[in-house]
Amino acid sequence: MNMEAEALGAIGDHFRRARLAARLTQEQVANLAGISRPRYRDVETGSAAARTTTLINIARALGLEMMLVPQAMVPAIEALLHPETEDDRPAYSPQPESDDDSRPHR
Amino acid sequence: MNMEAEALGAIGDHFRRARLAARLTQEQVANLAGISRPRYRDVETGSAAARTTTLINIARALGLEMMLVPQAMVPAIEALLHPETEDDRPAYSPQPESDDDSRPHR
DNA sequence: TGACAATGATATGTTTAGGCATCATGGCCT
DNA sequence: AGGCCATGATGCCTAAACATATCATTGTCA
Repeated sequence: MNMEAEALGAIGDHFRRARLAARLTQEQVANLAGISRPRYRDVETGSAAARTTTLINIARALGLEMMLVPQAMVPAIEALLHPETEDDRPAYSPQPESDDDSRPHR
Repeated sequence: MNMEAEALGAIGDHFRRARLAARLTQEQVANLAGISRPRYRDVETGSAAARTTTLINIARALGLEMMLVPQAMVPAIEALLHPETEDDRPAYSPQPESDDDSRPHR
């Protein structure tokens, strides 16, 4: 349950870097995303888990897009995003995730 | 404000396809993601906007990963994901998004 | 035919994202 | 010094994401 906080913090950091790179204030991004400044601040500091629609709106305000991709494709996409850097986790990147569970699988 | 509903529906469809491909029931995915079945159903049908943490948990339960990527990179990533299919929107894919606004940009 | 599994759907209650208003702090001006 | 701007951080309130329980529908299989 605490690994979720890490994910939120990573996303917040990502947003913050994108915002500063775009030279926007928290208030401007909040307005673009249709939320209040205090709320956007909570998202950026990782102290709140925004709704999916809000996440998408913030991302787009910052020139980003939210995507769902197969875990196996993540490394290839990472390589595409930052060409010659070797290891550079995108923050909210996946844990190995030991996915064992009850699967009757029919 | 209604374009958000489309995005949610697209995400829900994406989840549903991934779930069926993995031969999992709604209840199994819900358990893996740590939410109730009725809630997962709402997400899958696009009638509810899950929180960011929940979105990540569901995605991982289905072998997917949530990523935030520059909008300019989306086409390249799409091409990477489905090699020779030509048009196949990932559902929540971006609107052209006329991003004009007040930017004092100092 | 009945039993079971999966999904759709509804109702009630709790938790939290979200808005709005407000104040404090720190930096940068002229 | 004072004033402005961006950010951090409260408080109270509403809306919506959650849980839990329950019932109906559909399909499959013995």
